[in-house]
Amino acid sequence: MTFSEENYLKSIYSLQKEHPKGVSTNVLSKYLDTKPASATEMIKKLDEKGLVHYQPYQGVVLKDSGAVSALKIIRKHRLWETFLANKLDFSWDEIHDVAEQLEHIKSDKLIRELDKFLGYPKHDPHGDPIPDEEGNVIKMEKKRVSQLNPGDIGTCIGVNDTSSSFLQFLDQQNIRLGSVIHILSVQEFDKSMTVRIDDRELLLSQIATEHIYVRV
Amino acid sequence: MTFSEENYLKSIYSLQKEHPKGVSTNVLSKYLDTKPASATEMIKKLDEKGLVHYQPYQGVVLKDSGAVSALKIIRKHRLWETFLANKLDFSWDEIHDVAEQLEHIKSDKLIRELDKFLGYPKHDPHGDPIPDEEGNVIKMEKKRVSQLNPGDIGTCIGVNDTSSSFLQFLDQQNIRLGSVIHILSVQEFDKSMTVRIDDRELLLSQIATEHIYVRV
DNA sequence: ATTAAAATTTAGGCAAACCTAAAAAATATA
DNA sequence: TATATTTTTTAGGTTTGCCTAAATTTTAAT
Repeated sequence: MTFSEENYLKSIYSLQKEHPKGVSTNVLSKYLDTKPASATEMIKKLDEKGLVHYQPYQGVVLKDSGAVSALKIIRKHRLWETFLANKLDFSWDEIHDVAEQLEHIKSDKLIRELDKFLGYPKHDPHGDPIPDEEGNVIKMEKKRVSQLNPGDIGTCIGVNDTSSSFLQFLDQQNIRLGSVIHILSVQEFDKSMTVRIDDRELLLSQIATEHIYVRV
Repeated sequence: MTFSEENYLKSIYSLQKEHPKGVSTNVLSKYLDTKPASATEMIKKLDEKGLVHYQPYQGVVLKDSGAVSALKIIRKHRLWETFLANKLDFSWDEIHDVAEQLEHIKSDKLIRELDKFLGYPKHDPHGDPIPDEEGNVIKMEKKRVSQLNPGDIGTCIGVNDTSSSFLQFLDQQNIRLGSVIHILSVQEFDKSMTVRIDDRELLLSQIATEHIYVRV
């Protein structure tokens, strides 16, 4: 499988959550920063290989084999992110781009050994679950900070927005995986929240509270 | 720089030791398992980019800028090999192919951090020196086992043949980096040698003794 | 010094993955 | 419902890196 095929499968997998009845050429090409015509071409190829189901003008849906392939790539991506963050001194916002390259390395043994070396982690540094070798994903009950009420306590398990500006903000504020967040109050007019993290009080905008996931 | 360009530069660098006045199209294409026509094409491109000096029918020589590029790739390759052998459970004969892929990952920070994580190693698992960030290589005085005489003692610092069959042989015989080799005797008729390694006596063929490097 | 053999280059093609522009289909609007 | 807009597909190009076959140059052998 080529790099490009892998990227398309992975993207379709991610976009399916938002587009369950079919990922359109437009959405897919925008996500991958290519043109619709290129997406059509690749989708046809993946369909011929039996990895996706494609009907002209109706978007694309992963078949089981395609989902398994996508999950293998996602597994690799998340294991590498874990390596970069836990073993090397990479910050949250730096790991994605490098993992994007590393996920395409072809070696089953490498991934098994990396998994072992990292201590069989269940989640990557963003809190997303790491699929096992068969492609099974453990779903976690997670809430956005914005869904909590004053008095509630949550443990940070991930984020929704992987833009480097947001991840840098989290780094600056010392908000990381495992950070315990106490909700102190909510502003009625703009839904911003005052929270306590590590004995520091800070104000989070509504946008921020919607992008931080916690286990309650 | 593309994967292919990187592979050509690295190959030219390696082959220059044996072909100091120019690496021929034939030698290069054989080494890379492509056809001479393909090599000519790539050499021309590298020449246009100012990385090599090429004169039709006269072979190719690296320019300084090309050598620096090649050494950067070799540095990455050897650091990854060290990672695979020292941190993950890869054996000598398994590391090359995976490192061949990993060496093309583009991230300066990754290589700096990896180097730090590995404790700034000076040599890779085959005993080859790891170039520093500027491309400087520490040369070691090394001899082939075949150049030693009965009574001599050498410490294994590397090998010449990276075929997996040979590396597997070394693994089976428990010959590894740092192994101390005592030369006991040499057979006149076939140049095979009886040696002692870790209190075990064994016979090495001439081919084997020519492919094992030692520091004396 | 010729001629034969080997190495190298040139010329013309192919597949992958992208592109633009035009045609066709689906959706939205009047 | 008819038309306008948007989305999607098709058709035809481009670049990279590979190929084969033919032409050229170099090297080796008579």
